Amino acid sequence: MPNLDPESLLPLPTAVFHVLIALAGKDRHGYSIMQDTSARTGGKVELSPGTLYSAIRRMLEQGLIQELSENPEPDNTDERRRYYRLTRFGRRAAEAEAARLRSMLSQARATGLVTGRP
Amino acid sequence: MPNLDPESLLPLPTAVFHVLIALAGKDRHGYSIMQDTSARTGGKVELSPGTLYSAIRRMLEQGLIQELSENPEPDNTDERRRYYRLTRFGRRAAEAEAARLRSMLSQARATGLVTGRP
DNA sequence: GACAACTATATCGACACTAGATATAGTTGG
DNA sequence: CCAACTATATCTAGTGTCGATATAGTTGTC
Repeated sequence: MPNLDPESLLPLPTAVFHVLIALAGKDRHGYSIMQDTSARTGGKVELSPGTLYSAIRRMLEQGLIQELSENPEPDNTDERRRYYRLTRFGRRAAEAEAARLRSMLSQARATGLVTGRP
Repeated sequence: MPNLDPESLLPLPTAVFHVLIALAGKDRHGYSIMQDTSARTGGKVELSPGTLYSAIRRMLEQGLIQELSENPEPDNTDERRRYYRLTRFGRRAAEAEAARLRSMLSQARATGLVTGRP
């Protein structure tokens, strides 16, 4: 029952975009999303539990991600883990957000506010 | 008395980045910032008064912008207008935010979350 | 095998950001 | 004259983020 228009969710909260990036390559559980985000950003972005789990709850409600009913890593037996997967709608929302970010950068360059490549 | 480290202000709120873009080319008063933002984004971003004026207040406190003591457009006599100018610190903060946005886009591309150019 | 550190999820309160409504008042155009 | 527009400002409600706290299972090490 996801929202049909990704545009209506823009701008995506920073934490939400980081979760989408973390889930793009593979299905992950919450703690793995935290670790991946920290590693990917060289420690610059550390999602706190409050930020992460409230973002996950909202993203499930909005249909950006779904919770898996089965453990995709059967060799790991930690029953506490809850795995999440990106939905097609989540991917569309990420594309829309990326377009918005590109547009912001393009405008910042056009006015001479910032230098550098596209 | 501005904060010395622009990094500590990141991520900049969306409204703040739009105000910085609007002030990059020329000094403007609040209402002009609203109009410029609306025109630049093709009507996609409409800063509401609540958003704009609370952003301006914060940006003054943080030293991202300063209020001009003189009217830079002497041919216009509207005494209600209050003009603002980008500070060097504001420009540095914009550069830092732009770098952050580029990094987010780069990561989104690297994972295959989104397609398209840098 | 005791203990610390780490893994993992979850909730709470405080604070920050945004939108929309409301207020006030000067300016412009028909 | 009146409406629409210009211009700034405040308030409330809803959302997003952080840090603290809680709970509990797992791993490593001495």
